[in-house]
Amino acid sequence: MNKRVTIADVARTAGVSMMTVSRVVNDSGPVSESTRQRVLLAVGELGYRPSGLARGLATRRTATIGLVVPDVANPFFAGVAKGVEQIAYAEGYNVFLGNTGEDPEHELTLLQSLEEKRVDGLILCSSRLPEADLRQALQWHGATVLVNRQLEGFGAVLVDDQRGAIALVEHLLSGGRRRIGMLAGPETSHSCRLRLLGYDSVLQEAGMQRRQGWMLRCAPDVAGGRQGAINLLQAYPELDALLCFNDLVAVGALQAAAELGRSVPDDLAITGFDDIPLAALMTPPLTTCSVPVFDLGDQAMRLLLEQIGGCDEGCERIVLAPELVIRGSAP
Amino acid sequence: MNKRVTIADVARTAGVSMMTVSRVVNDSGPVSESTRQRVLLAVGELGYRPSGLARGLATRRTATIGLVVPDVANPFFAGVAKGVEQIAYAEGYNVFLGNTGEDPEHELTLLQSLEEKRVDGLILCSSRLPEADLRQALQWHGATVLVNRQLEGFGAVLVDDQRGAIALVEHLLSGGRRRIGMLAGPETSHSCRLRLLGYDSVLQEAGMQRRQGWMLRCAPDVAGGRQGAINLLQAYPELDALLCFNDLVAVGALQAAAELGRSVPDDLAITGFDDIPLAALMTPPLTTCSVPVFDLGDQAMRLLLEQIGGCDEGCERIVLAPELVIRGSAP
DNA sequence: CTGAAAGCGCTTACAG
DNA sequence: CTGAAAGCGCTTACAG
Repeated sequence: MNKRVTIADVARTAGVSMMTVSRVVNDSGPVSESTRQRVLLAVGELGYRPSGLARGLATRRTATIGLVVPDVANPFFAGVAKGVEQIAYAEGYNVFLGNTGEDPEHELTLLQSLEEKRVDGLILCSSRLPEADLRQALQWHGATVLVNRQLEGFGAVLVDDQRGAIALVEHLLSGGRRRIGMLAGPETSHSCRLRLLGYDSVLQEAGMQRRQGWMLRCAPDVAGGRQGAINLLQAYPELDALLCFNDLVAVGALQAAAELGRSVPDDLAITGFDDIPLAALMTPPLTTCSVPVFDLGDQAMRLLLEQIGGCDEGCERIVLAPELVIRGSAP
Repeated sequence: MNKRVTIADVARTAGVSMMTVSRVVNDSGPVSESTRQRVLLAVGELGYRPSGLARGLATRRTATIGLVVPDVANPFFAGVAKGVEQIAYAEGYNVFLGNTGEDPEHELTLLQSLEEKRVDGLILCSSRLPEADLRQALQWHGATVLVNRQLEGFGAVLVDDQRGAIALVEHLLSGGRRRIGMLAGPETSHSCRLRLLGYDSVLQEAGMQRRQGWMLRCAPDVAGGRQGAINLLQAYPELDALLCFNDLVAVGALQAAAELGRSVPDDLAITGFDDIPLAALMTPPLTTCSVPVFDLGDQAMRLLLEQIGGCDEGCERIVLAPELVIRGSAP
């Protein structure tokens, strides 16, 4: 590989100063048309490509943001990533993707490495960090938008998880279900806490005791859901409905139900959360709560851009309302 | 936001030179234990975090790679991304994710911006660029690994697409299907070209003419597959099997079949490609070709690391064999 | 409209 | 074991 061509090379062959080259490349400051042409010619000839590193060092802006998610293989986060990337691209930003694999330590390390890369902003989805750790990690960063998690002082794009869970449970009750179990997600999940709250509140309001063992946690993916459902249903065969943490878990529960010979929805109702594309395609299709994933990413990126731009409104909280979607798994 | 602490600040408070701070931070070169402790203390006290920009400028290595895919929302690419990210993380690299949305221009711009960011390496998945453009874009970059596409002189991790398609079509023939249509992907897809080749070769060998209209292209996602299948099946109701470009398209075809009142597999067999998690969960479950997506990403990243490390073997081609997975949609 | 100087925050040789 | 100087490739004030 040849030596890289630098701004000095361009300046030399165009017979101008580096300053002038910089001016035409960035379109900053006035340059006479003839000079501009000469510089542009040299740029093309040499195949000059400015170094983002050097530029970033000088300007303190890198045109780079970080996006951290627990699991890209979950269509929910893939959707968010797609939304973020699209706006980022349109605005000239590159995005670092970090996948924590649900591991808080991994998350922490990622946050630190992104800060060392001097990202202009950070979008952190469904952080699994305890509040103290989260706060500390975020203080390294400048502009930050949280998704699916709130923390005082930080901009966030949220889904009203509690309301979603309430709608789901009320729907199950109105369908005559009385023994509703819950396959919850990780304890570290903020969304999960809120959904549990919703679940409990409806049961309490209906004057129904929540039986101790009816709530079980599992890994928030299909395999976790399947295993969780098997355990829960074997221990409590009397359950007539399963409120699942998300659609992936619900899909696993659907599998488990089939394996255990429980018929859905007659014998057992199952609900998910998120309404990932997969949800509508199951047999039976999943009753769930629809969350506009693409918008989540889109809005998060816009909010972040406002913050980066120095706008104070960048710290607002945007709450998207989830929408009950009734399908065959819990009609 | 306070002024950032720099290596000079650390040096000052520790009472040593910047050089010494650099030595302990990077664990390069000898430093006396007592000095090391003093520096470490200052680092902790000030919360010093070295600038990757400055370091990158000086060392010409950024510990950063680029990953470019057509669509992260496709579980296939999400799986690849997960594989890449995992190895990258373990090796101390951050990864830029670029989503082209199947748009070649977007892809080109992305490739250029990644080069400006001075990534140490690039993993390009299923490039939709014509060979000439691709070559030119890649010459900007150093280490490069292609996934799902080959180009002389470049390392690649591939799936034997042709063989996969052959296995699928032979399976359909052995199941008694004689009028096999194909829902192909974008013309820009290298994989698609190879799968088409496989499809044609089997038909030819079986002495069957491939009817002109039986091949139709569609967007490589669920919506595209649904629409494509509707168009194809309405024009050629005599088709008794549909070889789909990938699982997403096959899922769309499954929907279309239901809408058109065609029963799968009795009246119409449908096959996919990739074996994304979704495939096994459909009703009927999808017959498809299994591609180890996570391994694709994993291997690509390992190959890239070899190249970055200067190993000449980094240019080898790894070909993964797809595996026929027979399920209900084409038993 | 154009340029010379200093600086962004590190590391690479070179000395000692 | 430790440090002073120069350089990585840009841009930001300041002059002219």
